[in-house]
Amino acid sequence: MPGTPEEREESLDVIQRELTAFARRARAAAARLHPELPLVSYTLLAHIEDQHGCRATDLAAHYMLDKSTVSRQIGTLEKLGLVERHPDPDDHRIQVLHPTAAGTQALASTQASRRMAYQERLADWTEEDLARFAEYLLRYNSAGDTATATPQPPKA
Amino acid sequence: MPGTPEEREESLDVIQRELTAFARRARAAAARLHPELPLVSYTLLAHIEDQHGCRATDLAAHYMLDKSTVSRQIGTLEKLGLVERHPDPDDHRIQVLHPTAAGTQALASTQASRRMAYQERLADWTEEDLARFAEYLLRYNSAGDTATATPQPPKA
DNA sequence: TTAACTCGTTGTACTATACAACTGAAAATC
DNA sequence: GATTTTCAGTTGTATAGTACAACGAGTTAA
Repeated sequence: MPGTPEEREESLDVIQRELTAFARRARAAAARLHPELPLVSYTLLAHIEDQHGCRATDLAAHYMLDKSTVSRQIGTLEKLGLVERHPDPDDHRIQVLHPTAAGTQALASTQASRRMAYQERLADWTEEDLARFAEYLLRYNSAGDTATATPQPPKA
Repeated sequence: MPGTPEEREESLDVIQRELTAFARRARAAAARLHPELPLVSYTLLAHIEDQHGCRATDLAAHYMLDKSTVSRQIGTLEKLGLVERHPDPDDHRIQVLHPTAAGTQALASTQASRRMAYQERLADWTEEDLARFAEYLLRYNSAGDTATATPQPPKA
């Protein structure tokens, strides 16, 4: 059904506008959802777990952050007892990061409350729509990886 | 095809993860896209134009920001000569905000570069997928409006 | 005419961030 | 094998963005 260039433009504008609006609200929403765990740290911690351990540099690349930023975030997480650093025996420059037990647990509980919020918000979506939306987001984000950021091994 | 609760869960998790990843990258991406216009200010300016003038309070509600934050952002925009404040004749508490000519122009040029970036990024999507993605985002965001933020007249 | 509320500003503090300069370790080059 | 280059991470410094609290001025309700 769709096909004219105008419709394409229109869709692009909507996508741009809505993604921006989402991004702008995300911080506040996240702060409400889990005030206990510093927002950014949470994200990094999640990625560390997702990867079953990774380096600070990987985090920086994945989230387009400066290494100094990551360094400080990791420092915070460590102070909170949520991550551990294990020096790589083969390369002493590298610190392999892992969630501690407390980190894993904090993540789980946060994840649970997030999941609930999303469930509620998307309650009246059909499975088909959810699946498609998820697929679109994956596609959108992975396009960004190759286009703008440091090349990155496909996320798992 | 989809239908099991497990698939639904899975989709929700993907949506959650990918939206979060997007939000975390958005700042950096926006900074690259238009370093000249302070990121947040840009967003507010865009909303002001979209609404054909609005109050600071409206902006705060729409983006879930504190009024002090908005106040300072508007101050910045004013210093840059991109917005004007017109006191409402009927209610002296209210300042109606409008983009200046320079503001409109800055917005247009920024919008153009953003549109280009999106075009490139989504170049290989079909019109149909774009339309559906746009629709999903709209639906997702509008759900958020009613669920989490101050009630808000449907955005235009 | 007070009291309560609304819109916006200012003081203060904190988080997240970048950039640049640096340290220590590994790899590459000679 | 010594020197240079590159890589991983930290620390100093500066800045944006944000919230919360206290306030000022205007409006509405008692």
